[in-house]
Amino acid sequence: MLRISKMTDYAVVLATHLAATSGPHAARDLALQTQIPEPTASKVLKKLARAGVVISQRGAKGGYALARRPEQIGINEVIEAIEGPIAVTECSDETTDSFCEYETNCGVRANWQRINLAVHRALSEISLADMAFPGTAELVSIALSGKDAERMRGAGTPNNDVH
Amino acid sequence: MLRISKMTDYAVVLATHLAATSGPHAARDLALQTQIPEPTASKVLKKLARAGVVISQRGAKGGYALARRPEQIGINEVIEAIEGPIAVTECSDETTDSFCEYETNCGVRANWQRINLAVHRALSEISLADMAFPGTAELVSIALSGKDAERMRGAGTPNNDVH
DNA sequence: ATATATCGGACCGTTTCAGTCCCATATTTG
DNA sequence: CAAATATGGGACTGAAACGGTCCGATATAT
Repeated sequence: MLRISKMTDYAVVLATHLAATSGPHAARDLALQTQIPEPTASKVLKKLARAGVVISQRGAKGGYALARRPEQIGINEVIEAIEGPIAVTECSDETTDSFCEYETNCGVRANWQRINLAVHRALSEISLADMAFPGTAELVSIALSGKDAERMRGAGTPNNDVH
Repeated sequence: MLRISKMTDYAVVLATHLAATSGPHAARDLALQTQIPEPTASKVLKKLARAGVVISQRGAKGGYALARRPEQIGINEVIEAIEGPIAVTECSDETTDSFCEYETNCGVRANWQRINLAVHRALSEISLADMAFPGTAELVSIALSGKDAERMRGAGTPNNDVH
């Protein structure tokens, strides 16, 4: 079930990259830095912009930047920006209330909702700051709120212990 | 992302129905009772059997029954029986370690794993008994644990968790 | 005015999904 | 033994979604 589409993976990578570097970036730069094909990266960034995860600046010297601070953006926002609202079974689609005469089926449906809630919560508890700087989220993200983000990226995260 | 396929939905409905009724059921009966097209239901049941969620009896008077008691089967088993092991990004595929030169990408990957763990745990904490009898899981499932379900599970062995 | 860069959607090849069908195999029954 | 029943394992197909590309329109800085 938990099949992460490529597009969603790209979105997370791009958003994480934005969180790690700060400042406006053109789609082309981001594509190069993340090794994602340029048109595809552009498409993903558009969706992120429309969902309010990033803000965009058109025209010369334009580009993308995070809409909020990294620690205030949950991964669920990034994921839902690409895949749309978390969809369950099509029984939860209100338009077709066709064959819910069997109470077992609708008991099932109620539990699907519970499952989704749990998943949604798990995702929203992981911020872009966690993704960009695992382990030292607060410290680093505060540190790079200024201009020296690029040196930060070049030096790498000092102590990223993945578990 | 959390896109539940129709097949998986069927699997949950069928498994829940088995949990609610007990005893062996032919695929055709289950299909009728759950309003699922018969060939499709059969296909789903086969997968559930191969995954060890249900046990099957071939030949005349054959059919399907749960492999274990409803409260001992997690929803994650049913889901994974249909959709295969929980897949993340294809970066976790070991065969192609292509472009993980950028540490941000692999930081992302490590976090995907964390997300999946959370989801997996949330799913495994919901049993088929919860699905079949929400609120009164223990009582009811104990009440129907006897009967002809034992016959299918193997007449002589009193407490087999075979799969 | 011109260069830059996003916005919006069209387009297309490939893959996956949902569903059906067939034959082999196993088991019960007469 | 033979016939009837019911699952096992795939093959097959039409429809939909996915991944990726491209183009014209629009907005902005120089």
